[in-house]
Amino acid sequence: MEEGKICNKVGLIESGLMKCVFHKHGDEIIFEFAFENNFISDYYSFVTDTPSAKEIKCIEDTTVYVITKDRLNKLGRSHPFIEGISRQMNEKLFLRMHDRLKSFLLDTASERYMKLMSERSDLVQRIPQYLIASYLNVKPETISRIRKKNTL
Amino acid sequence: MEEGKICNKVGLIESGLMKCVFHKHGDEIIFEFAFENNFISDYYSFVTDTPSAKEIKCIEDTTVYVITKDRLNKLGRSHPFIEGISRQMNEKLFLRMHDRLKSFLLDTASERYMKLMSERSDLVQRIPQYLIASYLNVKPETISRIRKKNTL
DNA sequence: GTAATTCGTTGACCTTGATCAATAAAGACG
DNA sequence: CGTCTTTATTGATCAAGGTCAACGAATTAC
Repeated sequence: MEEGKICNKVGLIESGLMKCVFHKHGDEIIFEFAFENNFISDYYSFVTDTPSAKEIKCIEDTTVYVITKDRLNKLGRSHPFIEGISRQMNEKLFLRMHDRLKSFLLDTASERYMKLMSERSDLVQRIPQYLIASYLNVKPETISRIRKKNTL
Repeated sequence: MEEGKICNKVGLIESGLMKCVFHKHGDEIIFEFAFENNFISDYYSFVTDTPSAKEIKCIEDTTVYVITKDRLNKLGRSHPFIEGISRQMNEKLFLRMHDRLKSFLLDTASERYMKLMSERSDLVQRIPQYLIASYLNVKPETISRIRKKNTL
């Protein structure tokens, strides 16, 4: 998935690890990670039919099953339960965005890192620190310093 | 709506202006504003059935129509179109959270203020500056300085 | 009309995290 | 094994925005 195109697909990751990023002055800012059994898409662009501000790339070798919006809509007509899934999906995404926003509103860099450590240790294990830094919207040096402080 | 209680209602504002806030060390951090024809709720608590981390208060004298979750569910059974509204609502809230998060990930305080000025001038007109500051997660002094720089 | 609040502005100084540069580990690969 | 490349750590310095305090303007209360 490239920046600037309207995202008209959703992927389901069978194996591997992907990232979805914004660009800011040429740096990547991580919007989200996704791995096995996660959906991956620029759902914002998908829903609004506007050009994507994000790019989606692999971090590890990855196998993804992709379905287009068209195909999904057709499926929806013959299998009405898909509407329900879609509602749940919207809800889940809302909750996720909300949590992340809340963390930016209320927590310091250090608190965000600590929470990520305890709540998503799977991610922190698997993903290099400089990507974690980007996800928390801080520089890798800052993560390094936070770690130092909290192991003294 | 008080912090700590599970939010099991949604309000529709007929007239007036409300705010929904987090608390951080005794200060209010504005999560959102809502006015005429807007829904107001701690939808996060509503959906997850967990105690609210927010408080909802009036900024102006306000008239609100309130419906409980129970009542809404019952209505949903007799009027299936409500399921559709609920999906749209989730979607809209996702998009809103996304935009706000994106702004925190990519923009400076000054850029966030400028965007708010151009995109939500209705709010900026109507709401005292110190509340706008809180919504943008900066101090009132900072808004004051941003304004100064941009009128010189 | 004057006092008392409340909100916005300004200045001096401080803190958090960014930037830049150097170095150290840790993997990848011949 | 040693070399090359990528990631992590550390130090020195800088900038954005926060904090604290003073002052003004505007609104409300009496």
